[in-house]
Amino acid sequence: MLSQHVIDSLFPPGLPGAEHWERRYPPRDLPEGAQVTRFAPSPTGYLHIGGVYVATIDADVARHSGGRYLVRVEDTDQARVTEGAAEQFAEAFAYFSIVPDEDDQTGRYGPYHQAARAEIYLTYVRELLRRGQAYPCFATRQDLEEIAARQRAVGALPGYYGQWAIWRDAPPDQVAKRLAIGDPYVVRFRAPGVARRVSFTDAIRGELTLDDNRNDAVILKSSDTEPRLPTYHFAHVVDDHLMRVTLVIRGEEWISSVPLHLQLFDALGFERVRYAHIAPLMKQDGDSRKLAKRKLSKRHDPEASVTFYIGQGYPAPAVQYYLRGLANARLAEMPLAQALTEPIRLSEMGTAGPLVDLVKLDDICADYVATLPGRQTLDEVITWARRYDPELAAVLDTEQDLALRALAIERGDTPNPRKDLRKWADFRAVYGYFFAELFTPVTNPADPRFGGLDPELVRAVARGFADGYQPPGEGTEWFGQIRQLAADLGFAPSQKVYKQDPAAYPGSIREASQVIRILLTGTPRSPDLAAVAAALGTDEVLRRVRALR
RNA sequence: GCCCCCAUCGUCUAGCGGCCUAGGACACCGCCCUUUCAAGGCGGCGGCACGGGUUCGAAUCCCGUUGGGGGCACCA
Repeated sequence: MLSQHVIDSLFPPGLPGAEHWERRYPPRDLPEGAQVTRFAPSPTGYLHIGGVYVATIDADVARHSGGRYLVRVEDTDQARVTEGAAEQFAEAFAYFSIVPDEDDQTGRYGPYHQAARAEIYLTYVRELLRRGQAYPCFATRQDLEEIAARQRAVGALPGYYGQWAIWRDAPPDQVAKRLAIGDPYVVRFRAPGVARRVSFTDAIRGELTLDDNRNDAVILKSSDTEPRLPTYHFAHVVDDHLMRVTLVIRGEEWISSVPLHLQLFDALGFERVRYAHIAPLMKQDGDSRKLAKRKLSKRHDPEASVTFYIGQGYPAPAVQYYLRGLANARLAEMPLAQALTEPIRLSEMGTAGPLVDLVKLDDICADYVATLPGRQTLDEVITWARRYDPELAAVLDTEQDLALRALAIERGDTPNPRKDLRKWADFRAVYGYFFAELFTPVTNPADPRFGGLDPELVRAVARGFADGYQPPGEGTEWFGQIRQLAADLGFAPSQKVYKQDPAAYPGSIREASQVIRILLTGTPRSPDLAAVAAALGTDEVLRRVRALR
């Protein structure tokens, strides 16, 4: 074994011992059953919606158990750290109501960035080295590749273990010599390798049994890197112990690392944490003939990133509701307000990865927005537009009354409110035509939006409508003028009549009124035309109808 | 190559040995309502991956097959 002197010379002289950190981060004073959870994202400048999903569960479990939920940024891979990632996190956490209960300013268990905890890890690496439970390894990348190649050739299991672990039992004087020269080295954990199989209880999946870890995993990265940081495995164990985390909720890709983590907890003399491994959010791939699920990927799926949801202005409560319903089907059956406050139960979580269904999300969003008062909807749209559609924001700022009137149509006191707004980015397409500044008149009678109706007929409808125009008012039946006009031009008075003898008519009242709708709104979908005309005013109505050439 | 996880309508799922002729939601289709667009109402389409067991009885338990996902990094 390496001498104490050699080991200690590898570390800063004033490096504290383990007792120091234990005192600095005392066990938390929390009620019985309280869970301390943590969300641990990498600051790669890309927060995955799956991260929001996991964090939502973390936050919920902690809050409902009277515990704490914290976020620890896993920036031990300095090469992947991206500028602006912290801002993205902050924005997403605020947007989706998953702001951590403690951070660098308010928490006693920080720092909450691993790069700032380098000294802590060093203490525990030295600890393991002193006890012979870890050792320096000088194997280069090339050495490792050669080992792997030979393992493949012989059919041996890949990894750094047993006879393949060339530095595991190297003579101390040889190690000391390499150290003295200043050769770069990593520190590896000496896998105990007694049990063949290990079991543990996962809070979601129940008892899981797998092969015990036999690899001498790297716990401290190369001595030629600065700052000198640990790998995920080691940081996880040290941090979650010192932060007094009780329940680690993470993606299922970590299941196979649990044996290693358990060994590390034991080697360091730490109490083990409980684990809950979550199935990842999936994406449907391929066409309808050959369906396949795959993990939502940042490269191919825009909806994998939180910036997509925020940028499109998906209402946060609706997204939260959807995510919570994915976690616990029980919550998807409840009304939104209730589902947001009822607890997520780990034991009820599915173990297969759910597909993210944006169509379903749209439906939830439409239902949600329909319940909002017009004033609130407008405020949300304006807030969103200030950042993502400044032109719209400017218009809405000066035309608030008109916007409110537009939003009130068929939405106010109705038992069945219009469900045409799903996300704030929809506003321009769905309500933009109410604002003259945002509306482009339709001038071409052969425009495809008229559905292929004879251009001459389109002209006739427009001209007839404009010439005899009666603004909506008390006691007048506004739509009557369209009906009359349609009849004069030979349109069938109803769909039924039209269907009985399609050849006899150019179309029904439906096609005729659709011409007016397109002229007034530019879209085939709009609320009741009389209400639209009332909001627009006579001058604007005539301007739009007469724009047709 | 080795190990692990998973498997009910297209999708999310209910189901945890008899309440299942498998229930709901989204999507899709049809009808109704409607002088126009939506919304809404009603109805339809559609599933236990396959093969063996266990049992009086299996979507539910066991084994195998197939399929999908993940791990075996100085990435997390």
